[in-house]
Amino acid sequence: MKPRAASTQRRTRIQKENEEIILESALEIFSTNGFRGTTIDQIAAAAGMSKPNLLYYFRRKEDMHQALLDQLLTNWLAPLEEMDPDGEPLEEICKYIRRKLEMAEKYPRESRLFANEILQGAPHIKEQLEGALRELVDEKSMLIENWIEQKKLAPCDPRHVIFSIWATTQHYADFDVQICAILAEEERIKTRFEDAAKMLEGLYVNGLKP
Amino acid sequence: MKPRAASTQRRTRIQKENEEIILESALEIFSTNGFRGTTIDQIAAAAGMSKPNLLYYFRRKEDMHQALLDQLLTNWLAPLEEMDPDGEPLEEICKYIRRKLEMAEKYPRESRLFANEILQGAPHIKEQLEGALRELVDEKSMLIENWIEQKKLAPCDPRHVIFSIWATTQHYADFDVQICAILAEEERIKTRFEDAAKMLEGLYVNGLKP
DNA sequence: ACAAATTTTTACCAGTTGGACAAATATTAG
DNA sequence: CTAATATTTGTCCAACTGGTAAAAATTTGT
Repeated sequence: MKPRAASTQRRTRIQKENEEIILESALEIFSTNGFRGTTIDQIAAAAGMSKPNLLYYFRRKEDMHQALLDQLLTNWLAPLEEMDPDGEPLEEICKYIRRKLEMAEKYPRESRLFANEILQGAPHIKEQLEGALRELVDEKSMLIENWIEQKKLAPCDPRHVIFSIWATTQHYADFDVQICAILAEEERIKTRFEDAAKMLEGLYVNGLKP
Repeated sequence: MKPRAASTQRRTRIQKENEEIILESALEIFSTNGFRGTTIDQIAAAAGMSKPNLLYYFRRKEDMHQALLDQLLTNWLAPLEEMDPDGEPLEEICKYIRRKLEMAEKYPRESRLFANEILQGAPHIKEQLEGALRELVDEKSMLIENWIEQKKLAPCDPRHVIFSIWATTQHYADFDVQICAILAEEERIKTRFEDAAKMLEGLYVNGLKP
């Protein structure tokens, strides 16, 4: 009988194990080669199984891709959601930067998968961007505007501040090759995430101080 | 006789015209679909010629891609090169941000082509990154460090400052879909580059003020 | 242990794609 | 106008790729 990949109920031990292995491998390949750039064979090889066997779990290449993106978006929103209305504004922004930078360091493949999807015009997640993501950004933008009105932050366009934090932090995952090419020296490369955190916190604390 | 695509000498009128048309079309398709995601047929169609005809000018798909990347890198370095050692530090940084933002607005396809290449690990331009780009960044980093020593700028890691400017400005080209999905309202979308410029200049001027 | 269900393998296919080749056509130099 | 050269087209193909079908092997529930 055919398994239904997306359903949570009625999943065998083997099914759970293999789906996990497959998604892990798919993430690895998709994130470095893009959707069209990866072949099912590559994923199957990385997962240590034959192509038809893999297709037994995910009947189409796109199913794996979609599963990864769905999984991703939940984690992607989390750090911004955690921004606390009752916290100290500058502190909250620093925390957000730190969390995002940590994610770039720990989950660079997820970041690159996302970047690839957006670069191609976000065909698979446009609705979520215009839905959940937009609403969250709207909410947090209002929060930031309140902070500005309370003179706890310098006047600034909240949405673009959020964009700039996304850009600077994800850059360390998406453009890692370039960054390492430029830093060149071992020591600098080793400490690049610390160095980035320090620089960015300094920039935003001074830049947004009321 | 076969034409040599890369050579500048001995190029016919038709050759020049068609190579230009082809590269223009190739940029359009490559930048939205990625290298593996685009077919020669697509480029040929966009260029209004048959596939064999296109292959007469660029014998391999990769030749077009490489030609575009080579062309790109020159323009890519220009804005940073223009950073003037004799200018006012904060003003020079603002100017650099403005120039990069203008490029993101005017040449989003080039930016996306570059982003795609880096995301895939920069297989075709790694040497240039480690060569010309690194040297330029080293040079300008020393300049910024001098400015810091002269107390004309707040202490900061120059290389990471440069990275952050790349990230924030290119973000408006590479992640445009996401940005438009979030801004949502016509007016906000229309003014997104101005708004970004204002926000970023504020951030960097305050953030790097000594 | 045994039947039923699940998982894996083997063999296969049709569509796409990068690219080769030679014939046909157009352009240019003399 | 003609020969040489440059350009374009039509035809073809081998490799790759996403995906199918059914048999074989394995696991599981009882």
